[in-house]
Amino acid sequence: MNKNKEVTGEEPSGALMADVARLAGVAISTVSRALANPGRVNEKTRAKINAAARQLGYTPNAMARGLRVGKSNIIMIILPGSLYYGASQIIPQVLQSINKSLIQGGYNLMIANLDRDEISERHILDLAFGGSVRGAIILSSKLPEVDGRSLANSGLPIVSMLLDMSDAGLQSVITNDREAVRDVTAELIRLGHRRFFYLAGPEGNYHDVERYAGVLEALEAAGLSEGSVRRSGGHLDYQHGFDIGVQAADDFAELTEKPTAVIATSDDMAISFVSRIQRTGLSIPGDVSVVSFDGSPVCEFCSPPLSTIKQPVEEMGRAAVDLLLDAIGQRQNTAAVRTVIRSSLIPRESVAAPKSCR
Amino acid sequence: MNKNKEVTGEEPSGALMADVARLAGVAISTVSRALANPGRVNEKTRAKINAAARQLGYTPNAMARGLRVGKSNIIMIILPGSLYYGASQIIPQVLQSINKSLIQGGYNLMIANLDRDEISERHILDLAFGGSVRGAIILSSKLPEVDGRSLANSGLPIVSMLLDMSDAGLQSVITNDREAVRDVTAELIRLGHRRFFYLAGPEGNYHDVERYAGVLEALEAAGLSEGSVRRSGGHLDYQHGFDIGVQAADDFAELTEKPTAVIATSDDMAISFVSRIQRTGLSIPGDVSVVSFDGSPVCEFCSPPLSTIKQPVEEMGRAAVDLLLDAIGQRQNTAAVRTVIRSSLIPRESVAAPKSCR
DNA sequence: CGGTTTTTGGCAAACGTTTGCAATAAATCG
DNA sequence: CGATTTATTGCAAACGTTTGCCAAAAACCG
Repeated sequence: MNKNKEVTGEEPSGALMADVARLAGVAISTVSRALANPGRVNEKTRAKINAAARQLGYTPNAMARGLRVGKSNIIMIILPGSLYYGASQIIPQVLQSINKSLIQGGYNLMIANLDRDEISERHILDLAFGGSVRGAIILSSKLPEVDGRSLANSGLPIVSMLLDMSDAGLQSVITNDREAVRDVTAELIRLGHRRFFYLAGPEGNYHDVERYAGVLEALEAAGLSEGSVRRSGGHLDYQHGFDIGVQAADDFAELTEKPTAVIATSDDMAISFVSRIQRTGLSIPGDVSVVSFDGSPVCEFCSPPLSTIKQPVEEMGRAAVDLLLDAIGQRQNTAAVRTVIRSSLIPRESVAAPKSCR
Repeated sequence: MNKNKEVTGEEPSGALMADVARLAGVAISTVSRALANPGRVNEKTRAKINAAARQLGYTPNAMARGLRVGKSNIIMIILPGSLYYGASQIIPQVLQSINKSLIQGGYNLMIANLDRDEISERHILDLAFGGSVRGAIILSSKLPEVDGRSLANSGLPIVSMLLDMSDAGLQSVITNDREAVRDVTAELIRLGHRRFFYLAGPEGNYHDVERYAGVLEALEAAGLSEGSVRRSGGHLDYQHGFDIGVQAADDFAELTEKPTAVIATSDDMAISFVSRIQRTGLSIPGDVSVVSFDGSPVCEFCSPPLSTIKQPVEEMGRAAVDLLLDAIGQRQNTAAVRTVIRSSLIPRESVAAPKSCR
């Protein structure tokens, strides 16, 4: 220890590598090697050192290490905004899955932002350029960029999740939104539905584009015109799913020729939509079938239980971390590519054949 | 830059303080002072330095700074386990609120764990003793502790949230669970309810103890016996709220003399309970009134909309961060104390007077 | 204008690791 | 048994900041 500590004994801050070295009667560098490098030091001295370290309760200083080796073991996650939606747990689930994988790999997860205002952007870039983080997982289509600095040229390995950003040169782990919606729409058509109501996410959003495209593909395949589907919403973010559903119910009420099937692009929308629509005396699935996206557990306990397309968040998280860790490990960056993990429909009582077919 | 960079120009890693100093024609130390210390350097040189820094896109290296000053700007949050429950968003909301406050204070949030197994414990302690973090917010009653090291004597400022740990010497930010439940129970009694059904969290859990005590207090105050309430559950964690509710519905079905009011200790429990109970032909609130805890937004869209006690997560998060930052700022640790923030009931259609009173 | 205070800026030593290089000891070989 | 290799350890220089201390310059004062 350094002089003053001897005097006062004040600092409760842990033992240093130097202390371990002294106790074990070896040089500081030997301790370093013993603790990290396997095989580089004699087994007997290693044992001595380990004993000393344990005795002192030694914990290596992460910042000193990070500074020396020029890299941290922190991965940051860049969120599209809020952490939570109405009832859907997509983002928390992603976080959980990512964090689990990261910890196994010896990394730590840091939340970079919970907003996309300028102060957050700056914050993210400080993290990236300040050497604090080793890589990033991004859940947003907008790469942080403010006065000259952009995450794109930070040199950090970045993996995109949920959104396909392979165009921007990012490894992307996504689910087959379009296909999943196409299939479910096809199934609705098979049941006899001909008029659809689509609850949209924010206009232009990747998910919305993909999912709506899925609907259209199914219609086309069945020889139905694009006019068979009415869109509602499009101006609010997914975070406001409940509001979208409520608004959509109003829109729905005004339609003269009611659609018989509703495709909601998030469970939140479906939940509030159903709630409102039931209040007007319509029954699900008697009058209207409803299917939505996300696979929130709560859907099972709605009345009626809601059919929903479950996003494979768990697997996506794992895959994203794997890709990121690969990128960190290797020097060369592999060509940007999409990893697609399949969503799966959880069929429940909210969908049935339309009345006309029964 | 150092020699090799000149040659290859390879490293995309950012400019150093030395580079800024050179460009501005001053010493490194002046740059440091200009960027951090206000007033310690002439306004003109400061301007020059700022210009140089901006031009180079300079971002200070956080680890070097942290090493030198002996402290990081990272706060870790220790979770009780999973990040998400069924439909309740308590933990994500807490996270969001905390992170927001932290960022405003110039700190970063790191998720320390998503589990409480040994590897996670060790991980948490490594963070604490490795100088990586500056403080901790804990959402669990169990302080991490493994082979000799304990978070308790890490010297880190720690604030507990949701759980009262003032006994253990921790500043605690909590809500008035007991009082809130007492009040709502009293209100149910006032409406005429005399037989209650209580859906419990894990036996011995702080929240469960408090909330159940609240029920009993209200009963006693009304001169009702402890036998007026039946407990269900008690062996599962809040994370399995849906399962608890389902199980409770089974229990309920077997009761000969049905309670007329149900007090669930989480929204998840209430949601699945209601779903199942309705399936047996009972109506809410006709046959049974239901009130729960958490204030999940989704409750508004259940059928019927659920009365729920809203936890003031937002305020609690702010308060916790304030306390933590205070503790970091000051040298002396203030006496452990509880900060109580009031929950508030959101009354909805799931509670009414019992049939006998109408 | 000489002397005293106040600003301002530079030097160099930390902070706690890792790691290239060199030195020593031990082992192997011809 | 001397020479060469190999295993083990130590020395000291990094990593990029901050900051105590000192010197130079500027400002102020009588």
